[in-house]
Amino acid sequence: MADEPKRTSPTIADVAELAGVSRAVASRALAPEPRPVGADKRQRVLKAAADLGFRPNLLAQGLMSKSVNIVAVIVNHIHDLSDLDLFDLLLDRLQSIGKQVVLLRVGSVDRVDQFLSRGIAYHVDAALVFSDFADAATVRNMFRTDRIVMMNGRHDHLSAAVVPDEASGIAEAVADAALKGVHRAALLTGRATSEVERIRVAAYRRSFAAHGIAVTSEIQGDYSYQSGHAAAAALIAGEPDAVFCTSDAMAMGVLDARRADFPGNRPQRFRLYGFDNLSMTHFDAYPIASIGYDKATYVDAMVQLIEAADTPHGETEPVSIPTAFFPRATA
Amino acid sequence: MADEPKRTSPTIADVAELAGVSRAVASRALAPEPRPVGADKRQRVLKAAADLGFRPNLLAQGLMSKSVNIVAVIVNHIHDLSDLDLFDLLLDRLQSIGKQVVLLRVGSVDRVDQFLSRGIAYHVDAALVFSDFADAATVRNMFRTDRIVMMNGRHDHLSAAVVPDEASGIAEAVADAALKGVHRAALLTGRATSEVERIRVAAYRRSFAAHGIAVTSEIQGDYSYQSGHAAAAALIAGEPDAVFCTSDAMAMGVLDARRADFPGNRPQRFRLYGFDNLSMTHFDAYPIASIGYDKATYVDAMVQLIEAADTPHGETEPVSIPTAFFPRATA
DNA sequence: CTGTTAGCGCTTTCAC
DNA sequence: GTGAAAGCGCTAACAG
Repeated sequence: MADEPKRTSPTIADVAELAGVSRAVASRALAPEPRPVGADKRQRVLKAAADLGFRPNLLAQGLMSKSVNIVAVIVNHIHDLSDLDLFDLLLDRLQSIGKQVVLLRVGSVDRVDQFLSRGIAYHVDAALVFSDFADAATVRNMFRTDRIVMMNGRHDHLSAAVVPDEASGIAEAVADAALKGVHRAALLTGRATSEVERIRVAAYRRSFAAHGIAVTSEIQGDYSYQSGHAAAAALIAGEPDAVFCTSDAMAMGVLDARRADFPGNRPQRFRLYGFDNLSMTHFDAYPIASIGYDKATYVDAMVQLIEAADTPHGETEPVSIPTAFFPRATA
Repeated sequence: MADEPKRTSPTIADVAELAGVSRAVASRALAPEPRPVGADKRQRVLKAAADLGFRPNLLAQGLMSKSVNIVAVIVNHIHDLSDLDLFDLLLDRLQSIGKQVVLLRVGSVDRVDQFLSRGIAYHVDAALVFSDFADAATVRNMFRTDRIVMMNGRHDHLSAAVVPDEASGIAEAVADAALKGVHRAALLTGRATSEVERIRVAAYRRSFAAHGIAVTSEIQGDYSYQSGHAAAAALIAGEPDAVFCTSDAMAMGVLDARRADFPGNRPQRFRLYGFDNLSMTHFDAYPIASIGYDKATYVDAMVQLIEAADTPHGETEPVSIPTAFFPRATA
């Protein structure tokens, strides 16, 4: 692997010259889809390109086609445990369809515009929005593309969206609890600012009501282990038969704070239900019954929406991903 | 937030026309650094740009400047627990210096070239290499830029590099063990293919030798919880006084597999030392003594290298990040 | 099928 | 300080 001095890369003009054809022919021969070129010249061009180590300049290409091969993935942050299971998979899938990924960490809408103006992210082919910082209309104005896929629950009729059908999994979990004789439940929630969380909490309340389960207390955390740990005492103060948490990380915190109540990981004073179905619930220390969906299904839905040809406005129905209850020792 | 039909964006020519100046003047007025423009015209241009909602086309800009505001971050994958603590911070820092990040998930060198050719990643200003898929020379050939920062240990004299000085933290940990009377140790390692891991393991061996600690067994895992869990029995077969793992996740697996040996999280049959200083070692269930470095220091070093003006070849000394031992209950 | 010409949107000489 | 013109590397249009 010799380290040659990095000269300016050969252009298509160099290739054309070496092959003894015009730039247009070279361009056509090098195009991904077949274009009318004489077989002999095509070979000469291909060889010349290979010999020169020609790399098309995608900035120039993009200038014409108005499309770079990039999708933006917009997140609040990537430090939740549940993110690990998701983004690695997403990255893999996007790359496998030939897209490169610009990861944008966007907490608030302030300055985002200015930030985007300074980068090619503005020119992405599509944007996947996980961050709850903005609604679909705002996001559309931030990018040149209209191909927006919303995962934050703030979609509208113009934007594609993928939304886990959390209600079904939550119903299953609560039904499991009811079946086991749970009459009183405490609920630990996440940030109220998130639309997804709002819907999630509403689903719990509905399911509790459906089974005649009384809510002894509802406390707000922030999805983190620490917030679960801190809320544990208050949660069980009302002596619930079960504690439901809207994230596994919070459930882990609750479990640790009340380990004495789970001798041998069997619930004694109350049952514990998490959410996310983290891979860590397979760790011996945290056998937390959880609710989750198949990550591959979730990711595939997004990828499919990105690949889909532009759909006429109006026919964008949110794609729903089924969730299920995963029983484990704490339940 | 009205959803106007997305027309073709205004160009600098539109701005110039509206301001009643030439394109050249408009360009200069809009440049980030001050350029010679009459104060009055500058104001007119700025106003026109604002009125039109002008966004410079960064593809065109990049075509000229041969530089887009992007850095590539190349990883093997992002599903190790230790990745969470790192990449969120890295993303934040890079964005705060105005860079956008394209995240490349690259396991092997096969097809990478072809993949890069189809994306503007080839044109990045800098590349941060965490993945151990390639050495510095190979990476330099993959991108147009020479500004490569290697974190995978496979750097050479031409590439910048940031390397944790793991030996010092490892020495501290082993010294701690020796002080506590450890004479026999088992070692659980990661993939042998990684240069970083090779050096890490060598450091453990040296420290063991320095303290006269015998190695009862050395087993290879893959950094994962599962591999630690699986290796636990074999690790303690030789009745070591301590088990050292080159990742906290593996140590967590060992701990879970042998929880009976840690009543109340106090080591009984053997002490347990991890590596990475994961934030999860603050969870009650996994109070694992660990070795780690300050992530902010680590990330800042990379960012600084990216921002630094091109340094003449030859004076690229790897930046060393100090590591330290973090005692916890399992030790 | 092939070559010529004309741009994509921007910056940059280089005269004035 | 300002504008005309050239050109970054590529592809599309249009004659041949």
